[in-house]
Amino acid sequence: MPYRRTPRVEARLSASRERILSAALAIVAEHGYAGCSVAAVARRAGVATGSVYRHFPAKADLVAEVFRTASRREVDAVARAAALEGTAAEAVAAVIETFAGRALRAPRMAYALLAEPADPAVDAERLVFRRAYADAIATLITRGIAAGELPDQDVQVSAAALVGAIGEALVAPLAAGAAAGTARVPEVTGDTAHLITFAQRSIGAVP
Amino acid sequence: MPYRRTPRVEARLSASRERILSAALAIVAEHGYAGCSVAAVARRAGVATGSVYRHFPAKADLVAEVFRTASRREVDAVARAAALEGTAAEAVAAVIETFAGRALRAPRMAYALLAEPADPAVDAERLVFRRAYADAIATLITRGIAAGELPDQDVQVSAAALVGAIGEALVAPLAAGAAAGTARVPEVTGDTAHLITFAQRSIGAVP
DNA sequence: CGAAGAAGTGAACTGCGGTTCAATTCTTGT
DNA sequence: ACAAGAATTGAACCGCAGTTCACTTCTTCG
Repeated sequence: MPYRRTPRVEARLSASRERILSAALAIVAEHGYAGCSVAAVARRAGVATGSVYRHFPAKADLVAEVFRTASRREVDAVARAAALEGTAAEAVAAVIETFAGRALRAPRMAYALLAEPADPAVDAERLVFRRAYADAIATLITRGIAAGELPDQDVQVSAAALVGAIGEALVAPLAAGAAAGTARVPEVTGDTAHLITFAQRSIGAVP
Repeated sequence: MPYRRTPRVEARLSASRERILSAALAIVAEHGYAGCSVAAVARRAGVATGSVYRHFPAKADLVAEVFRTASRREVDAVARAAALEGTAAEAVAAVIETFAGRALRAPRMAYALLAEPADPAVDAERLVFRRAYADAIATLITRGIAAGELPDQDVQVSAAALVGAIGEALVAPLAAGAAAGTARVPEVTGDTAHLITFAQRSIGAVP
C-alpha cells in the first residue's frame, strides 16, 4: 500500500481549503455574491475549478461557510462592544456605533451580509446571523431591566425590532449604493447619533 | 391599408395584458417569485409563452409591475390606517396592526414583497416601497410633533428605523416559514401588542 | 372574398454558471 | 526506481429559464 495521507499532505490540503475560503471571502467583500462564481474563486485561489469540489461538495456549502465566517466576525464585534459598556443606554450606543462603523468601512460586505440575493443556503445562515445579533441585544436589554435602568418589556420583540431598526436605518442606503454598483457611501454618520437616540428611547432608556 | 387597430382589438389586448399581470400576481401570492416563471405565468393566463413578450419587453418589466401593483396596495392600506387615527400613538398602533394583519393573512406575499430574492428590477422597486412606508410613518410623526404629542426628533431616521423594526419583528418569522416552504404562520399575534408598545416608546409617544 | 398585416403560438435557441470526469501530475512506501 | 493510488486539472457537459422567430391564425377593410 504505497500511499498514505501523510501530515505534510494533510497540511497542504487544509491550506488549500483555507486559500479557497479566503479567496471567496475576498471576492464577496469586493463584489458580493454576484461576482463569486466558482471559476472566479478558483482563479483567485490559484487552483483549478474542479479542485474547489475536493473541499466543498457544492457551491452552496462554500458560500454558506464564507457567510458564517464573515458574520461571526461581525456579531462578535458587536457583542464585545455591548459587553464592555456599563449602562444599557451606553451599551446600545456602542452597539450602533460599532455596527455602523464596520458597515460604513465595508459597505459591499455589509450589503452581502444583510440583504444581497444569494443561495438559499445563505438565506438560512442569514436567519442565524440576525438571531445572533438579536441575542446580543437581548442580553443587553435583560441586563438593563435587571439593573432597573429599563422598564419591563418583551425582550425578544424589542431585540428583534432593534435589529431591524438598525439595519434599515443604516444599511438600506448602503444597500441601495451597492445594488447600483457604485461603492460610494452616503452621508450616514450624522444619522448615527439620531439612531442612537431612537434606539435608547425605544427600549425605555434615559441617557 | 386593410388592418387598423380597432377599439375592439385594443380592448382585447389590454384585457390580455391584464390577465397576464394578474396571473403573475396570483402566482407570486401563492408561490413567490420562485414559482413565477414566464412559462407558468403564460399557462395560468391562458396564453402562449411568446405572447407574454407582446406585452412586456422582458420578464423584469413584468415582475417589476407585479411588485408595484402589490406594494401600492399595501402602502395605501397602511397610509389610510395612519390617516384615520387621532393621536400619534393611536396612529402607530393602527399602522402596525394593519401591516401585521395583512402580512399574517398573506404570508407568502409579505415575504415576496419584503425579502424574497428576485430580479434586480424588483430590488429597485423594493427601495421605493420601503421609502413609501417610511414616508407614511414620517407624516404621522411630523403630525405628532406639531401636535406636541412627540418630542422633536429626526423624522426621517425615526421613520426608516420604524419600518425596519416592524419588518424585522413581524415578518422575519414569516420569511423563515416561507423560505422553508411551509405556509404555516407562527404565533406572532401576541407579539404585535409588544411591538406596538416598542414603537410608541421609540418615537416618544405616551399611550 | 381576399389581400395586407397584426396578433398569437410554442418549439428551438441561447447564455450562463454549477458540476463532472478522463487524463495528468504528485506523493508515498518498498 | 517503481507501482499504487490519491490530488489536480480544465475542458466538456448539463439543466434551466428567459428569449426569439418562423409559422399559423385572426382581424380589418376595399
